[in-house]
Amino acid sequence: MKLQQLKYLLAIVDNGLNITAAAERMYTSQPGVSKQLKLLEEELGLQLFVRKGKSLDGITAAGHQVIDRARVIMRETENIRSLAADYYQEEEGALSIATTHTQARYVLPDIIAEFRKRFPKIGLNLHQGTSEQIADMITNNNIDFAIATGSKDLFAGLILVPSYRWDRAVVVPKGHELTKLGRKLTLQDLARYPLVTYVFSFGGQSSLKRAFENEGLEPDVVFTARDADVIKTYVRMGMGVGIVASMAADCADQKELQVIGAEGLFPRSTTWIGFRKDAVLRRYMVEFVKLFAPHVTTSQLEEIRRATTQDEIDGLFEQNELPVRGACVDSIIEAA
Amino acid sequence: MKLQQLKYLLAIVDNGLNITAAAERMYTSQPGVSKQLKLLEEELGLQLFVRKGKSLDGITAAGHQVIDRARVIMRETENIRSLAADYYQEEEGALSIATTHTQARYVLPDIIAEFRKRFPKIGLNLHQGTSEQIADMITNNNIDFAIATGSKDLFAGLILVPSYRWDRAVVVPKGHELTKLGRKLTLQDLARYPLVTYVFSFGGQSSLKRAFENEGLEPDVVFTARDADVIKTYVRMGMGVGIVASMAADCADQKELQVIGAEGLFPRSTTWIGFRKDAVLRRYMVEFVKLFAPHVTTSQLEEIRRATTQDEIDGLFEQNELPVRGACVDSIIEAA
DNA sequence: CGCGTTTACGTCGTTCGTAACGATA
DNA sequence: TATCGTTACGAACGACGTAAACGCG
Repeated sequence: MKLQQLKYLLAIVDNGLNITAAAERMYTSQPGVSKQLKLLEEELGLQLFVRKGKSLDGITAAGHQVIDRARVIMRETENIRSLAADYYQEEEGALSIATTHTQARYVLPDIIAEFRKRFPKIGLNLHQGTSEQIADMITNNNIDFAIATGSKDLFAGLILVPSYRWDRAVVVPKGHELTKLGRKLTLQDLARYPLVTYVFSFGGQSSLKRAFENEGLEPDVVFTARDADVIKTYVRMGMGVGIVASMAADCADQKELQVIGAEGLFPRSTTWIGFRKDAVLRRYMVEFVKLFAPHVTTSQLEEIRRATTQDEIDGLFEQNELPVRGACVDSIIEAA
Repeated sequence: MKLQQLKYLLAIVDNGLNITAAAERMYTSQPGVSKQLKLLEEELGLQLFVRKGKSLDGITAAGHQVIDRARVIMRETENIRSLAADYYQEEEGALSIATTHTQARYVLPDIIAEFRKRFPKIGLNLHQGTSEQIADMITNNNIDFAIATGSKDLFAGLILVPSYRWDRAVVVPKGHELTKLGRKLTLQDLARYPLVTYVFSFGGQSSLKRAFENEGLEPDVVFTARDADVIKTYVRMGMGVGIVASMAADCADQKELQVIGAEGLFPRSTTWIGFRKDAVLRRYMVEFVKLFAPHVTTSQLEEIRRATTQDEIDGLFEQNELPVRGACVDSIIEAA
């Protein structure tokens, strides 16, 4: 058994059981990959793939087990290389982050700008997706960090560092009736208008629906989208009242939109940054965590890494110690 | 990075940083090992060992980290080989067990006899040691199962399957005063005699001392040994009253010794069989667990493997469902 | 006939073992 | 001088790439 054979095996799996594609991805010849797979199967004495003629048509039960183990092995070799690199190439490397649109568009820009200033030679890869896709990416691809909100159960096996909390904000076209209430917004107010908000697959988002239900209200959601930019576009078109994460309520929107704070109407959400428990964090990665969650101290991070359960980690942070990110303050219409 | 380089690296570590010894253990030439180590260090760009002249004199901080990762990798390659072997060589393989003297001498013989009957081609390796040594063996050497009593904290990272419970038995020379009590034995009775028992490092053994203390008694322990055979030998010599695990009270001892049951005097101990959470269990290994802990069903074993915490596993077994192993019944002097 | 895999074969790099050398106590 | 590690070198092996054949849709 050779590391390369395992690497090729995973490449084949990750390229839809297409050996040719796998070979290209590995920058090598197709017969080479084919042969190594054959050698591996011969050495182990079992078929890893189901053949259909000459093509690979599926993965055998044994194959799945071997593949899982091979992934662990390749991850550990990566870890060894990482920690080696950390000893002599402090400033070089790459950082791959998987996250949702809201983070990528509204939260990360400032943080990444600062990060680039400190580590100009580190390559950055930003991957976007739903919570499910993010969970998939961090287990199968080489992603260093996942950043998401709620849905902790999707990310078992990761260490999740609670980073900040946020409320929803209500976005309306300039001069909308709701801006003239003269009192604090209520759910009843919102229920009277057609609503535009996130699709529910998004993390703790069903908590929005539940908030209405708790008051016996049936919200009239006319449109859902995955990201706040789309939502705001439709709000501008007068399609309805938008409910977005408050970070997405940008000062730049002020020309056409107005933002009404919605603190207290919906439960506060907590966004965390997560990484694999068995991953080696290079120094610049630790720095990134600290940029994203500045309230975390070095000693806390060490405690976190020693922790065995997620509850233990959450226990390290008083909920109300976490910073709260708000909307662009200029644009908020406060309660009377 | 090659698997062989990592294998050699571990061999060097496991042979006291002696490359020559490592090479012999690997059935290869010494220069080969030396060279592969050098290549590995060059590729990683760091020193894994502290040199003193040409000799290896210690492990660097980076080295420790690499070694830990390398162990994971080698374990996973073993796992792949194991599960491959399980698919085509059901009947061949080896089983390594690390356990204490009591298990090896009094409990395992019957089980191993039965196991050999079913799997005559499986090689058996029985390793003996203290709890600490067993914990060490199962993390560093290639041990499949640990069998021990109490001391669960030493074995974090293992899955421990509670297997049976047992009480202590009191062993005295034939005709000893204690055999003529005509009533149930008490701790007060025992405290009046010099005692011979296990050294306290042995698992939950300090519970013995505590049992006396709870009644305000100071036991007069004149002699401690690691195994019951030694203890019984000294009891035969008249050195004192022996307290041993009831399994160790053998019918064969009846010529010179008498056994007095001591149920209720000391807390019951639970013996478990443990294996690495990340290990692949070959079919014969699963059968071994079932022989050792017959109350465990196949579906329970699957649940156990899915469990994430030891408490979860313990919850699967009602304490009083576990079988209790007793002394040789013929030899027990019951209470009047 | 195109797509994808396997077979065949020549080349090149790597590993391994032997032998000689170097350093250390 | 015995022990342990490194260097040197030739032989064997293994991986890789090109070219060609095969099987399938």
